[in-house]
Amino acid sequence: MADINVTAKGSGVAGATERPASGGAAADGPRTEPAWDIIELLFFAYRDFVGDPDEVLSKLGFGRAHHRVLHFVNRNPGMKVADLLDILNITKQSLGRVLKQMVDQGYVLQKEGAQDRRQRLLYVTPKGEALALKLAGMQTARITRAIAELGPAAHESARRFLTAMIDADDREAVLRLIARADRAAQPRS
Amino acid sequence: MADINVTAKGSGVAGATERPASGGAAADGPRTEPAWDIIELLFFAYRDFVGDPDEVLSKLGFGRAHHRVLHFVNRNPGMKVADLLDILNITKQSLGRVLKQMVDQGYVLQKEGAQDRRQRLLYVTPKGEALALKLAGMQTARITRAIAELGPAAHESARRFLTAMIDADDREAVLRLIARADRAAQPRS
DNA sequence: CAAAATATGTCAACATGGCTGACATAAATG
DNA sequence: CATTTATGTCAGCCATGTTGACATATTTTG
Repeated sequence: MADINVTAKGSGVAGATERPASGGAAADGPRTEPAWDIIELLFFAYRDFVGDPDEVLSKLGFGRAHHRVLHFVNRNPGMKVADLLDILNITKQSLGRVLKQMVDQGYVLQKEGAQDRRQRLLYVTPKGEALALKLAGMQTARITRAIAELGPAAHESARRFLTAMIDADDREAVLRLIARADRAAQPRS
Repeated sequence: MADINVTAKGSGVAGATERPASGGAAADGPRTEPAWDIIELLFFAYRDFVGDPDEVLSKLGFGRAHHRVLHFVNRNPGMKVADLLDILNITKQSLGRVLKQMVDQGYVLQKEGAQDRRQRLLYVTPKGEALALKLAGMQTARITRAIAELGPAAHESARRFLTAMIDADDREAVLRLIARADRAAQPRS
């Protein structure tokens, strides 16, 4: 995707690759030297990570927003609209637009809650599940390839790194979400 | 950021957490079982990773697009507009809008190329550098905190994982970009 | 040199997916 | 019964992506 080939006029002076923390006092500015490598790698890795699904989705007239909805509904069948809003962190109006399209086109369906009939519990249809799995498959292929290159320990270390990058407050909830979804989803065959 | 607390009606049946690769034949569908954990952790980690800068930027009337421009110009002073377009992978019209604002507001400046006078080489102003470093500082704080939790080896393993997640074609170019920028940028004090 | 290619900018129109504010409805809850 | 809750919806705004067409200056090439 695109040739990256910058011709910046580097002051060829080189040398100071190791610049271990500035000598400044304690204030609110940046304390340590920026972790440019991780910052940029994360940018490019994420760009490619979502790039594969994006292509497929755009052929269906969908965008990344649809992907997120489909993903989480597939992973958490029967979830409430409010739950989805919390996860995606968008307004109900934004969600509504996207959700309506996916319902209309038969990827997602809504069932009235049994206990609380105000709720519209969300489920993917078989068609929706197929798409969700296709997209997840593309991302998994990338992940699997990466881990294969690095050795099996890479999975665990990636998992831990990514977890540690999440806001401490949310971390627990995210892990619970993942664990619960693992249990709940796909009562297959 | 938001309470995540899904009340999906999991078929409490649990058990099959280890579902090692589907038994299907060889087709074009998803081969291995989706790596749900990494997929979702990456989603949440990236969300928080860009969240801190987003807050600061929005107070300045800027968005994520401005951040990307500022970041790469700061890291690659003197880069050509075309280079930036290649990295960001957007159209010149999209870039133009954002770039114009940053130039007008004194974060970025453009100089005519010395050899090729058609080029408008991009530089951050001191004001631009300050903002770039502030944003990078926030992201670095998160990264540093994460790595501190995991031990020093985490930096290298994160770097390798993220690199492996990048499209193989681009990987070399990205690494070169990072390495060159490390050399070129900030001829400080 | 004249013609073509290149680097950049710009105008206009459009799509997506965020946002706010206001309001509607149905159901649960005190 | 009054209130709160869960959800939906209308209307409009903003940011940031897109395409297509075209302009301008400069370099490169036949």
